[in-house]
Amino acid sequence: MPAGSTLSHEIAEILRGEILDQRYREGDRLPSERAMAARFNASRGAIREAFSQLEQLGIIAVLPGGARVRALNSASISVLGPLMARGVSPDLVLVRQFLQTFGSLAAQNAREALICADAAQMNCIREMVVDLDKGNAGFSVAIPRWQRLLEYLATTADNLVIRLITNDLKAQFVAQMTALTIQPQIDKQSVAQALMELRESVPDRNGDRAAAAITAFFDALTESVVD
Amino acid sequence: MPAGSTLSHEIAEILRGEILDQRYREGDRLPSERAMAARFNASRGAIREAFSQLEQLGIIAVLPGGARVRALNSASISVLGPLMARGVSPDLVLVRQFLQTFGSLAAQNAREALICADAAQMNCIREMVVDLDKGNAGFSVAIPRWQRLLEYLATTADNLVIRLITNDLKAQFVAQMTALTIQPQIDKQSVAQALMELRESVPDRNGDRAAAAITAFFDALTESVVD
DNA sequence: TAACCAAATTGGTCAGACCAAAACAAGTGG
DNA sequence: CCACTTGTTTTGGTCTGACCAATTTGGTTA
Repeated sequence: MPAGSTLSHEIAEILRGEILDQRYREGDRLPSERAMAARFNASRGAIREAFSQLEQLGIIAVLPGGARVRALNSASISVLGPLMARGVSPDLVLVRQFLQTFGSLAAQNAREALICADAAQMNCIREMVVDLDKGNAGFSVAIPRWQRLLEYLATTADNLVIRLITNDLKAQFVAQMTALTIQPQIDKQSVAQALMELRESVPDRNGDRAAAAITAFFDALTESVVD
Repeated sequence: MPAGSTLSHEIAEILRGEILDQRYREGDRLPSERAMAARFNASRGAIREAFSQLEQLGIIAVLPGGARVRALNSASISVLGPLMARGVSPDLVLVRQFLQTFGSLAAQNAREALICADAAQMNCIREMVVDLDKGNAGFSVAIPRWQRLLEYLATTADNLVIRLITNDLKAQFVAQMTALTIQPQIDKQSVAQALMELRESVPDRNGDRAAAAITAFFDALTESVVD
């Protein structure tokens, strides 16, 4: 039985897994709340709360007459984590899509950041980019630096839409990252190339070029992880 | 009282509005479930279901001892719609962020679509792009064509992560679009330029260039809407 | 002032009940 | 044999009232 702080969360977790595993087909009617209550040895209230969570996830629609399974395409981002965790190892296709999407949003953050940053922020960005180049550091050192830079760009751009999306993405992804124990062999040449572009684009406030550099970095990262 | 199919949804809607309106500050404890039940003349069960929805929205954390208001930054995308609808007219800053983000994701779709499309799909894309250029059509005719193209690119790219995100974004945005009654005066020159880039990039399967073209289109669209 | 302890409060769950709407089954008419 | 109507059953939505464990709170003591 999956861990979870409360009964209703545990039940929701189990049912979510079963639905994502296609144990119920799209459009199917779920067993009634009363039947579920009997199955889980719980009260109908607990089941209702679990159903409420699944409804918010967008994977079921609960309406008078019965709860029905919705299409995966109409679900919320929050199903991505469980979806990736279905198999023994994260789905590589999904991981690739994940990284690419994340990269696009990070690139957009960079574009906007270079447009709206004030002098102090520009200085800060420049420093962080220079730092990235230092010491020819390994994967475990470079990644946190990139994370800091991306986070700072996000703060500077201050795009709430992207912020909310990446919140959800991170929440879904980091939980699965531990399953990826591999040490990605990242293409250092591509990264160096992207870094150079980034370094040159910052002083010019060339948002488009910086975005392209970020995209290139994520392309390299994606290729290294998916192998 | 806001419309809503069920009592708990109505209550959740009201409380969501109050929280987004900062009637409760971040970290504050919400009134207890029993107090809420008294206020809304409802049972505790209904309140609990409403709280459960707000928790899934990421705007409150309900834990033993009381429910607390969370930071907006940690919320889910689904708050964007209500957030934009707070004032009499949609927040222009938010609309701009919205369009820019949507554009980034569409651009990423285009990039991936041009990589993985088969011959038939490539043909289809090429046709749609050519169609876009036809007839020098007005805003009301051109937009649906763009939508069809973007949708087809999304289908071709088949990126579930982006699909789920744009689902949420659309669900939040289209509800507010009706409030934007203005007929945007789009910069035809920029659009024509973007269109040309797109037309040229498709035969070469130049994903990066196509993405740039899509981005340029959304830049023009954003500027026209925000005025 | 600080640490500590007991009472009040809070969320989590359960049980049983009622209602209106939807689903279902059976019977009816074509 | 099919289509339609009817009546029964099931289902979700809500309410009441209760119990437990954990937290919060406030007063007391060192």
